This record gives sequence, structure tokens and C-alpha cells, in this order.
Amino acid sequence: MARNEARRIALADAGVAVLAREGSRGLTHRAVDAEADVPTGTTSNYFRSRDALIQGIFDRIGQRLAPTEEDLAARSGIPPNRTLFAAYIRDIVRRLLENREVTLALYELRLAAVRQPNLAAPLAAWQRAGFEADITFNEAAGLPGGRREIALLHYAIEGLVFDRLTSSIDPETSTDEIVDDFVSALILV
Amino acid sequence: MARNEARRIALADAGVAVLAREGSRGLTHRAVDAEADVPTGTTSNYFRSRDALIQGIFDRIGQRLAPTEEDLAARSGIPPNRTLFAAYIRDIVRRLLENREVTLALYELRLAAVRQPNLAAPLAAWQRAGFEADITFNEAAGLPGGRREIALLHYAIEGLVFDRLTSSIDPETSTDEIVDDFVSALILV
DNA sequence: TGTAATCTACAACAGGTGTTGTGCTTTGGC
DNA sequence: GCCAAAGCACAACACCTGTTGTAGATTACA
Repeated sequence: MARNEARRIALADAGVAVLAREGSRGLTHRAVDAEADVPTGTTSNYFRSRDALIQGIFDRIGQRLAPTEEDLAARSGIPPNRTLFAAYIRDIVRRLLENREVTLALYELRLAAVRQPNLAAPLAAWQRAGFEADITFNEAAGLPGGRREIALLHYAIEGLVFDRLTSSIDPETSTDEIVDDFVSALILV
Repeated sequence: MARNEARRIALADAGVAVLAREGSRGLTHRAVDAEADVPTGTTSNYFRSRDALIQGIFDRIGQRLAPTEEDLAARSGIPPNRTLFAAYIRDIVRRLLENREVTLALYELRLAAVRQPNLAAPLAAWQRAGFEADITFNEAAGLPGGRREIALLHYAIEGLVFDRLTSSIDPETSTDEIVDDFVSALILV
């Protein structure tokens, strides 16, 4: 009998919600049970330890943030047009901010990974893969900016998103504007 | 009789260490007692609740990251020289990375503040004040770049530092190099 | 030196947490 | 319809946590 994957996913999603809402401290088996509205003990059955639960949540975040088919299609259809590239980055940021839950949970996980090597390894690998994919895409699209420029944009966007999701130093300015500034300053030299 | 401020500070410092090493989840009264090597219960006596402990830690971080007298002297002595400005930013980043403990604790606090309004308010105020001070300094030094450019640099530096302190996407490249790229791309137009 | 205020160490409590085990129920193939 | 295998709900455990109370030690100052 196959494992009940649907329930496992539901529990991981509940874990993401708890992690974003309550933080690492509030992430307990019982809290996930309550969030998923299942009997106490269910999460313990699926994720035998707290570490296993965190791993499961990370795997789920990877799935939820992975580009969809349409995204990939849109990517491959993009002509090497600078305006469209900026719009594309704006879109990424918008989605990160809209999926506040997932993004915040991811920041929690990144901090947790600092002191949890068995989480750090897959997390680092996942991040690198995303970074390399971005470089490949950029080259394929014939856009200016190589590894170095893409890295700069990565750092900048991450700092911006962190600022926007936590206490912001300048909430008045529109996020799109800032993204455009970053793209034109860092990539479209 | 004045409160034993020295001990209070020692406990807050121990709290910073625990927060950086164990994360928000590991921050308990007893863990701070152990870290500070004082009898169990001491931290509870000084910080009556966990929230009070977090507040105390935040206050202490504010002190520890505040610019020293020399910093201010160096600032006021800086001529409006672009190279020196870049060196100045490099210095800030270097210190953030060297004081890994404090910086990581601060990221923990920023995430904690997302769901703790009584922490969010002073944290936001503190961040804003730093930001405004940077703008003032930049103007006084006659450097190019106003509010907008300084904000961009803030986001970028924060993303870079977060990347460097957690799992990095590109650890090979020297941090100084990246900082210089940011400064020249975002400020010295 | 006396004394009152404060600091300090320690104990105790109620509640929460991670983890494991144990029967009952459901499921899918024969 | 039968039955092994897996899912499931639930109980129990030892441990940890936040918080409060209290008796004794220490201190500053008259």
C-alpha cells in the first residue's frame, strides 16, 4: 500500500503555514496537527522527528516555488528584450511577496539551516541550482549580464524581499520601481 | 540601589550568543543562564518574561552595532571621495560578517518581529534611524546618490550579508569585490 | 555599625513538547 | 468475502519551558 502522499503534502503545507505564522519556535507536531485539522499525533506519524518535519516542509517549499509549465513556456518564449526581462523579474518579486507564507517560511528555514547541516546541504544545492538556471536562461535569451551580474541581482532582490516582508525602511516607494532600478543598474549596463 | 547593569548586559550578550547559535527556538531563560554561566533562574530574575528577554537582547544589539566614537570621527573626516566611500561600505560589511553572532541574532529578531508587534515598532524605528543617518552622511559628504540610491544599496548589502551568513550561492567571489560592484553600479553613476 | 532595600539563588508549578508504542480501522489484491 | 499490510487515532512517557514565590546574602548609606 502506497503511502498516503496527499495527506503528507497537506501536512507539509500546514507546516509551511505554521512556520510562517508562528516561526521556528511555534513549529511543533501538535501545531501542525491543529493547522491541518487532523487528530493529534498524525504529524508525528508522518514525520517521525522534528528534523524530518522540517525536511518535509523544505521539500514542499521546493515544489511550491518551482517554476510551473507556463513559467517555463513563457521563459522560452521571451525574446531577448530588455523591457520584458525587467517585467519578468518584477513578476518573480511579486510572486514572492504574494506567497508571503512560503517566502517567510523559506527565510526561517535558511536561518535554521545555519545550525542544521543535514538541512543546509539540500538547501544550498537547491539555491545553487536555481542560480545556475537563471544564468543559463539569461545567456540563452541573449541578454547582457553574466554570472557576476546575475549574482548581484540575486543578492539585491533577496534583500529587497526580506525588507518588504519584515519591517521595511522605505515602504512608500513602489516595489516595481525598485526592481526596475536594480535591473537597469545591475544588468542592463 | 541601582540595578546590577553589568550583569544585565552580560545576560543580554549571552542571549545574543544563544540566539545566534540555537535560533529563536533555543532561546530560553535557562539556556541564557547556562551561556552566561550563572545559576539557573538568574535570567528569569532580570528578564521577567520571554518577551522582556527578547527586548533586552534587541536593546543590546542596538548598542553593539551603534557606530563608535572613532567611526563617527572617521565619518566626519571623510572627504567626498568615491574610493573612500566604497572602502567605507566595505568596512561596514566586513564588520557585519565578523560580528556573525550579532548579525545573525538580528536576522532572527527581524523574523520574530513579524509576529510580535511590540518588538516590531522599536526595530522598525531603529532601522529607519540608521537609514536616515546614512542619507544625511552621504549628503554631507557631497557624494552622489540620494535617498533612492542609498535605499537600493541598503537592500543589496542586506541581501549579500544574509547570503554570506547562511548558505551562499557563490562563496568563491570575494565579498569586497561584490561590494565594490554594488557601490559603483548603484551609487557612483 | 545598624538597617532597610535590593540582589541572588533556588525550588516549585502547571503546561507544553518530542517521541514511541499499541491496538483498531481501512485498504487492495486474491 | 478474506486477509495481510498499511494507515490511523490515541495514550503514555520523560523531559523542557515560562513563570512565580521566597528565604537568605549583599549592599549602600545614615
